[in-house]
Amino acid sequence: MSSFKGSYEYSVDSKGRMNIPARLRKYVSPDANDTFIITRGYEQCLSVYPLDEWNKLEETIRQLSPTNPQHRFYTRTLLANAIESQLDGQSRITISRELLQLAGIENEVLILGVLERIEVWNPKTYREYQEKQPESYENIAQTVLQK
Amino acid sequence: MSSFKGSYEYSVDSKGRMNIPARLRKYVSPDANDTFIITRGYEQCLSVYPLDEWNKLEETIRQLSPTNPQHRFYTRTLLANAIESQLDGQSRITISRELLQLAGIENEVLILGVLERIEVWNPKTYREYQEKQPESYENIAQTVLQK
DNA sequence: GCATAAGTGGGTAAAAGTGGGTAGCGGGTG
DNA sequence: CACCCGCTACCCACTTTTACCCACTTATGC
Repeated sequence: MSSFKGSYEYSVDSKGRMNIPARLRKYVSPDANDTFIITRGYEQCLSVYPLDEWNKLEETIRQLSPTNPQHRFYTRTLLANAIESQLDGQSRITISRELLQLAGIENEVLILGVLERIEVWNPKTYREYQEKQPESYENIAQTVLQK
Repeated sequence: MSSFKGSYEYSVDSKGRMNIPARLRKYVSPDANDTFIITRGYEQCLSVYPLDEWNKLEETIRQLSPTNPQHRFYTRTLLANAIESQLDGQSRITISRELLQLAGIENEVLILGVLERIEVWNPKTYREYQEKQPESYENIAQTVLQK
């Protein structure tokens, strides 16, 4: 069971290559075959899934109704933005220009480990996202955990 | 298990030829024998199926009732617009003038990988389709996935 | 403090994508 | 029936992108 955690400030080079932090690589299952799926995440970031985790997600998409317009829209958006990338000799993935643009990423990125996925943010965007929360961490925790 | 994903801006030349992106070709089963069926898709786009996937679809159509007028209409529309095309030496398929016109495609196309099929859009049409959605991607995801 | 691993950057051969020419086939017409 | 025209499939040539390799710098751990 992979379980990503931590945050890392890394860089994306002019060819769109980004290193996967060694601390995160540790948790990637050999089943993933060094392959990652990068797609659009929620709130202007990118989500990176190891292949085995992605396959689970894809299984739920396949259950959706192909005749329901909302389901179609969701499936299209998720898949249209997805690209597959295998680690190169230096443990990097290549992110397409379109996805980088979608997340507003230039050179610097903030990489977050979030359980079964890795999120890639423009650091500035992430800071703004945090500041935009109307409630404090403590209050949200109370709502979410309900204990 | 083929599983198309990703979006690609490609071109259709004056002869109606369109390259199948290498990233998508990877997932095409050898059973398809480099043959694709192109037909009318949902929401003003074209759907391209590798032969083996098309055969599965055709099997479900065969189950429909030939005495039900709605079934007849669906079957006719799907089949009347379907053409078969085999890859040429440069991995391209040829799309008929009629189908291109149906989808409002001129030179530029947006090719989407959507699980078992490939969709071909006029890029402008696709953008309008996205903008027409009443709900945000995040909200639709919440509805669709119900978690 | 040194050895090794991790992260970054760039060059190059191969693959992918695009465009055009031409021969052969089939359909239509005089 | 012969000829002409247009369409298609195949071939070739060119440009752009990608993937792989190597080299260097920085960080980590013993």
